[in-house]
This record gives sequence, C-alpha cells and structure tokens, in this order.
Amino acid sequence: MQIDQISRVRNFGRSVAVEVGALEESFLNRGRPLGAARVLNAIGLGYQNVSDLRALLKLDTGQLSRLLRSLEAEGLIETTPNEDDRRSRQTRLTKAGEEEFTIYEKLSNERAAAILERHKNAERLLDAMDIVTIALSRENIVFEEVDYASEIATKCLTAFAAELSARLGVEFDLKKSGDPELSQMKHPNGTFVVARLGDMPIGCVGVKGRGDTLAEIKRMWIAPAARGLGLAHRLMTTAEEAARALGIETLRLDTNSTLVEAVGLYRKMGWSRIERFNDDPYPDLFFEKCLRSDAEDFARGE
Amino acid sequence: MQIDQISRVRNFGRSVAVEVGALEESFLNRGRPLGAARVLNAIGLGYQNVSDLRALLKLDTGQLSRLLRSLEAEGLIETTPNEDDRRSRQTRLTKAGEEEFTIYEKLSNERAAAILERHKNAERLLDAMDIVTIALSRENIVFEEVDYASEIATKCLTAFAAELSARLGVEFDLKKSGDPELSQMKHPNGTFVVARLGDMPIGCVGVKGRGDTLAEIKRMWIAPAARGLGLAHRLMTTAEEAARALGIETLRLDTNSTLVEAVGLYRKMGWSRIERFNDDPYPDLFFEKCLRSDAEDFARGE
DNA sequence: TGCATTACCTGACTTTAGTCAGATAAATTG
DNA sequence: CAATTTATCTGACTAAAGTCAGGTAATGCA
Repeated sequence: MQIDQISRVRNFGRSVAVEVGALEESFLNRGRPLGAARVLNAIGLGYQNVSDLRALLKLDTGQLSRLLRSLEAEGLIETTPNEDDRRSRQTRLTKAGEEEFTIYEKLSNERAAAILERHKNAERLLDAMDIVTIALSRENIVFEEVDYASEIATKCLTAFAAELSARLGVEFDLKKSGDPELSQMKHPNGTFVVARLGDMPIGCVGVKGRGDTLAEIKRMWIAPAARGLGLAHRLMTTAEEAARALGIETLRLDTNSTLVEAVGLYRKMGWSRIERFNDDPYPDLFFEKCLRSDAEDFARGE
Repeated sequence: MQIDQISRVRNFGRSVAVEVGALEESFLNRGRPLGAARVLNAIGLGYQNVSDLRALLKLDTGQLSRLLRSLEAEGLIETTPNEDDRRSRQTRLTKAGEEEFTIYEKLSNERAAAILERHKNAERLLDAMDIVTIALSRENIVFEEVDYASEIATKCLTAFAAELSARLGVEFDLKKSGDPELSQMKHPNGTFVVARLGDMPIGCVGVKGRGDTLAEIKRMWIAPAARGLGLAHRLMTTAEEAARALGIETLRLDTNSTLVEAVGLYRKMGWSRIERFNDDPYPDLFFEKCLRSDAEDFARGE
C-alpha cells in the first residue's frame, strides 16, 4: 500500500470528521444531550424495539434505559411491552416526539443542502459521495426479492433505462423491449431481485418466467457508483437461487455487446452463448445457463 | 434542492460517521481518553504552541491545560516557555511520547489501509475521496508562493506533466518545453504559486521572468479532483498579484487548444489572444494580459 | 412445576468533557 | 513605570457518558 494512498484516505477522514462534528453540534443546540438526541432520531427512523436501539447505537442497557426514561419524561416517546414477548419493549414517538424528530431531520437536511449549495456542479460531488458510501458500507448491501412494481424496483429500472438509452444512443423503451406482463416477474412465474443499501438502489435483475422450467434473465443493472465491487456476481447468484427455488431449470438472457462488463460476467459465471432466440431490436448476444448442471460450480470463483 | 440529492449526502454522512467512530474507538483502546489522544496526536503533527493546539482542537483553556498536564504526568510531553514570548508555551514530545504518537499513527494508517485493501480498483475510490475532501474543505485551500524546486511544487509539476502527456498523446517533457532555468521562476525574476490543502497538491502556476517588465505564465495546472470549484481563477489571480509585486507589467502565456477549460478561463479573466511568440512544439494558442490596465477588473466576475 | 434464561430496569458509582472565576507571570502601552 | 493586556494555569464546579452489580417480570425448558 502506497504511503501516498494512505494519506489520501486520511485527508479524507479528517475532512469528513469535521462535517460529522458540525452536524452533532447542531443537534446539541436543542438543549438535549447528544445521546438522547440520537435515540430519539433512531426511534423516528423506525428502530422501535429497545433491543434494536441498543444494537444500533451500541449502548449499555443501563444507559439506554436511562435515555429512554429521560425522553419519556420529556413526553417525546411512549414505551409499551411488545405484544409477542412481553419482556421486551417497544417505543413510539408521541405527537411532541414526532415534531422534535422532524426538527432534527430538518437540521440534518439543511446541513446536507448547505454542502450541495456550495457547489455548482453538485452531480460530480454526489457521484463521488455515492462511490465512497457504497465502498465503505458494502457489507450492508442486501440482495432481496421485491415486487417488480415496488418503489425500489422502479428506481432501479428508471436508472437502467436511462443508462441503456445513453449507451445505445437511442431512446430505450422498457415497454418495447418485450416488457413483461408484470405477472411474469412475480411469483410463481418469476421474480425480481434488487441490491440496495438502505433505500439506495444499487442494482437489480429480473427473472421472467411463464410457469414452466424455462425462464429469462432481464433488466440486469448495477449502479455506476457500485461497479468494480463484484456485486453483479452476487446479484446474479441471488437471482439464480431464486429461480431454482421457483423450479426453473434453464435460464436464458439476451444482451448487447456494448455492455462489455455484463458480457464478461456471464461468461465467467458459466453461461454459454446460444443462437438468437427472439427478434428484439436491442440485443445482439444470447446466453443460456442450466441450473441443474454443475456448471455454476465454476462460477464460485469470481 | 432535490430530496434525492439530500438523501445521497445523508447516506454518505452516515457511512463515514461509522468509519470515524471506528477510528476513535481504536484510539480509545490505548487506555487514554480521546481528548488526551487527540492532543498528543496534534502535537506530534507539529502543533506545538499551546495556543495553536487550542485553536485546532477548539478546547477551553482550562481543559487543554489539564490534558497537557496529564500527558506530562505520563511522561509523553514536555512543556517549555516560548523563547520569543515567554507567556506562551510550547510542547514537545518526549521519546516516550514519540513512540506513543507513532502507535496512534500506525492505528490510523492501518485503518486507512484496511479500507483500501478491500478494494481491487482503489484508484477509483481514492479519486472519489479526493473530490469529497477538496469539496468539503475548500475554504482551507491556501494559495502561496513556493520554491519551484520544493516538494509540493514537484508534486504538482509531475502530475501536470503526466496529464499533459495523456492529453496530447505524447510524452510531455518539461525540459523540452522551454523549461526555465530555475532562477527564472524565483524572486526577483519570477515566482511559482501552488494551491494546496494541507500537503495535498491542488494546483500550481509559474511566473517566468527575466528581470524586466515582461514575464510568462507557465505550468498552469489544477488537480482533476479540484476542478469546477473556480480555483483556477483564484490561482491565476494570486499569480498576477505576485507578478505585479515583482514589477511585472505584461504577462504572456502559451497553451494548447486541447486544454479547453484553461483557454475558457484566460478569456474570462481578460487575456487577449496574440500572435505566436515562440516555436515550442506543444502550444498552439497564445495570450497576453497587461497588469497595469483596468483589464483585470473584468475578471473579478468569475 | 420449578429453574434457568432473557429483556429490561434501577441505583450507585467512575470517568470524561466542559465551564467559569480567579491567579500568575510576561509582555505591551501610554 | 504603572496600568493593561495576553497566555496560560489552577481550583471548584456541572453535565454527560459509561460501567456494573443486583432486581423484576416474562418466557423457555427439563
């Protein structure tokens, strides 16, 4: 590791530490210790089980308990035993708590907006931030099946279409490119897998089936900021496993030779090139993979 | 400001806050409160005046004094009155202090290295970090005259040459391109100005003179990560002021039309295009600016 | 059913962090 | 040279953070 690279990371750390500190300071101005503010914030963000809060904020049981008591005394939260297990407890913001939470959110948003306002071409800064965000917390990326019409799926698909349009130099229309009846990417016919970091879309892939043992991989996309981390491999693996669970034995896909990263991945994961199997205008390369063979053993590598 | 952009900044903030916290936690494991560790670190980095320490760490005088006392009691630092002004005091690491400082440095470096090791193509991540670093702390960028042969100048010139080579598609040789006798970019003939963030090179520009009222601008460069922030304008302004202070009345420069950003800047800052005034192989555009005219008033805009 | 475990709470504590009003000694100013 | 300012220190605080040993009620298990 070059000394120079390390100093770049450390310079980075210093500069963001200042920002983090400034945000915390702004939180302090509401007359409440930082610990309590953090707890209130976490509850507002949906961490309502006391044990979840403890895990998230890494607090001692005694300390968290006292912070909850102080927020209760302020009338900002209410605590009730959990229905399922009456030993554990849930917290909920009161109306006053909601308001206070909103103020903290506003402070956070204002700080973020202030950073952006200082920059004419914020898009460049935001892209850089995305790269760092994803790199630093990539172990928190989750791969999961979601509804093809869900919000996160739509975000992915929109970005996918925009990028494909730019790459192919034409307006790419999801509808035109054999856009599936929604049901074909839903259980039991098929599925749709996204990778996300919190609510940030990282990538997606669809398995489009018709209820038999043959299905098609569609809409494979990784966010530009997330490339080079080997996520496409994990995404595809998730999709293949989901397909197998649906009883699918053969997967096919079409792609375009301009998507060089994708084509390279398919080959590496044990897909074999086959003859054109549709007459869509965009694709010019076609692959197949048998889920029952040992073929995917080869792909474990990456 | 789009909600989506703000949430990108906030996601970024969350992910780096985790890293910052982890680093601080690693510091805590040396059995010393974070405040004392920070002070020790700052002293090791060269902040040896008590007043500098106080300004840097934003500590109350009483608190800093106590932290210094505790480090002294540990035998890690020594404090002596300042020679010039015996009211103020200077601290210095003892041998034991040096060792302890080194351990903290090692911890910091290890954390940074750990981040990099997780990434195959770290250069992309580092570039992103640089963009963020510079954007977040751009008010700390200093513009100053340095020796043309200093370390920071050399860093800038190396990067400049590498980039020009890539842009022009040929090996760019600083020596060939009318490289000045060193004395021509030194007082009293000329000067060399760099922009830096700490020890990170951000940009440079040289004023190459021969002792009369005519001089030439050379080696104008802004680090890729620092572009789009209007720094070139400030760099050029600094250079022009330095030139004026040297008694120079007319500045000339040559450039290449592939450097579109630079050419745009010169025009905006009131430079006028003139005839070729040398036969160097690289440049194909030539500009001049009179420092005595009101021309530069125009340039205040940006 | 009784004993262990779990999830949380309380009380009693220590350690850090942070504040503020003098005190002291050196430098500056009129 | 006396008065003021400056840079730092000390003592006496308060507040916040963090630790730990019980205690209580709900749950799980033999």
